[in-house]
Amino acid sequence: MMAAPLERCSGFSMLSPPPTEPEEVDPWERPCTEVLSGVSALLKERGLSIDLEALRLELEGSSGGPADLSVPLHRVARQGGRNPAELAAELAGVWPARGSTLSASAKGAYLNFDAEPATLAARTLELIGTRRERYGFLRSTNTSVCVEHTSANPNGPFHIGRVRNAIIGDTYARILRAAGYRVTVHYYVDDVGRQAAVISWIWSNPRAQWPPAALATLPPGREGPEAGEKADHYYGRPYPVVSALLKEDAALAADLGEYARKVEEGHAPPAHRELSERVLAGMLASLARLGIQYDEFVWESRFLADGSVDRMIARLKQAPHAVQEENGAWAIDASGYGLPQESSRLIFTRADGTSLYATRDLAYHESKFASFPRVIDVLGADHLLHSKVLDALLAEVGEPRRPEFVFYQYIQAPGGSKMSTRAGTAVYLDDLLDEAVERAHTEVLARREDLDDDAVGEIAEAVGASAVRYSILRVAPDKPVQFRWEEALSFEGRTAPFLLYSYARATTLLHKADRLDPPHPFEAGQLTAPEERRLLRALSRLPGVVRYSARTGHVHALATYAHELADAFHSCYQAVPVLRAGAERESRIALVAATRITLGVTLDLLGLARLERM
RNA sequence: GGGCCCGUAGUAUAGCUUGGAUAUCACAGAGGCCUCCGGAGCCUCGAACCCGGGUUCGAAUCCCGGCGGGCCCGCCA
Repeated sequence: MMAAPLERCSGFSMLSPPPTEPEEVDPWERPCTEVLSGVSALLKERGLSIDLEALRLELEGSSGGPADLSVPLHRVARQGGRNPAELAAELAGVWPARGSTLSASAKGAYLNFDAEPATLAARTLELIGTRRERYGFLRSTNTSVCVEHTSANPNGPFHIGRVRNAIIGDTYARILRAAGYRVTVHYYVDDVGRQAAVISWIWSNPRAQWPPAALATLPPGREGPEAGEKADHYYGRPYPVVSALLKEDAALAADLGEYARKVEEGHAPPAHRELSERVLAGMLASLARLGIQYDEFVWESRFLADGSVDRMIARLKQAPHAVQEENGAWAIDASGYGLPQESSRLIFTRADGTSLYATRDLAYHESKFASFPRVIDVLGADHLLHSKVLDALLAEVGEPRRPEFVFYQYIQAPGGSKMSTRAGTAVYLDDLLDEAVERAHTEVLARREDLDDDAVGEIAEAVGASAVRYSILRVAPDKPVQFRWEEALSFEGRTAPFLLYSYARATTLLHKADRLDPPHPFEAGQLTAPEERRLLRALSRLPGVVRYSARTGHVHALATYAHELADAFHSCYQAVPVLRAGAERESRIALVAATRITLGVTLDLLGLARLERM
């Protein structure tokens, strides 16, 4: 259900690289161009034609196979009445050796191409040496994109079900930047409407008037948060109980409705915004531990204050399918938009004339389109219908553009049930982080007796936070997952600490060689061990993975890649001596230095820590 | 009831958008590696595409129908 973002990122541009930025960004760019033009020419000579775009995608995706690049010939051969295997053999036989950096071979119906080991090594290490911290970054697209993510209501602390949004969104923003976009990250702060009013409404009432059940959520005899207690936790305490009571108690609900109406009309007491900000600050502090930050906080009330919601309502009333209900509410008859029957009437003003979430969100999106050609929203699966409603409303007001959506499924509580504060099944981000950092602390102490407390604490924080982030990132967003403590807190295998360890290992090795800063002299022909070749191939793939990840929104592809890279490094490290090597020493140091850069960039893109030691 | 998403070894996961070679990786299990630059590591082995149809030379991948799980169907957000 991932809506494929439009394909506007820079592809290989194999046939005509953009003249503005001629520099090479991907070691596979030229080999792919060579195969693409060479194979299509050979086929043409034989009266056969191949879909170049399909072949391009085939080549980009073929890096995981047994050959560096491979072209399946089943279809072309059949269409030309040829035997695929014979055709493959024939083409491999005539593949121009002169000037080609690739050797061709036939395996069944596949025409395979392999880079000479020395060529691959030279190309990859030289490119990494040139690009340095920009390796993995693609050419600029000169396109601005707005990524909205998290946007959780400021009504209590994050549980890990909600934080999947922030982690995916933040990572996608990083990847899009690497893919050449100018990215602005928005957090839409919902300070209008009934849900948003609950917290400030209850806290604005004297405690003596609180419903007993709400009062019971507070620690007795305390007037405010204790030292060390975060505002989101303290002020969020009554929220679940109060929101439940509102569903049962009509008088309470009416009271809140009146309060919410004042908020919408701009007459909110100062405490309303103040409380929202305090709770939000608590939430953001937790996200900051995960390395998540925002360029802009867009408060929903802004669109009421500046009149854009009113203007939007006026436009909607003029829309082709606008209708007024008997009680005065206005709606769009959206029967033609393919929405489920029940929701085909989209209310955009209540009977009392106040706006709804969808209406305000529409105004927000129009403001985004005024500044950004591309708009991306990261949304939970529960917002799928809302995204369709938004699309329909945009169409109704004549807006031709649409946001792109990245959806993710919720994380379920350990038992498999829904993560719910009220049911007590929620796992809080802060608790998870604290637990992870504590575990990391123990691990560091067990390994490093030489470090002082500050260093140990710093490393533990980085390891713990990275572990949490990666445990969520590594799974495809559209998979529903069940939270498991053992997995989130695991430090070996497919985890962040494994990645951080690789980076630290490479770093200390280079320190010992006194060669931390590349480029290093190397002779590509010396890097021929199978493990070295595997590592080189892994290194060479980063730009392609960034491109794929940016194009599809599959941020977990980068997480998978990171593990493959680290894995290749560990194998190589184990198999091939570096410092003790003879003639190959400098070349191997260059390989390790390139690995350190590539791993470092990958860790940055995933929002994981780079540790020099751990 | 209707719509959407997910279903891959004991557990967890990649591959699905673009059909193609022996289906990825980890944990757990069995066995091995400290003469070696960091053992949070490395090497070896066993084990999987929910079921049934269809399209195709070829289906984990596309289509249809089941089954199981999740989400949604509000003048909430």
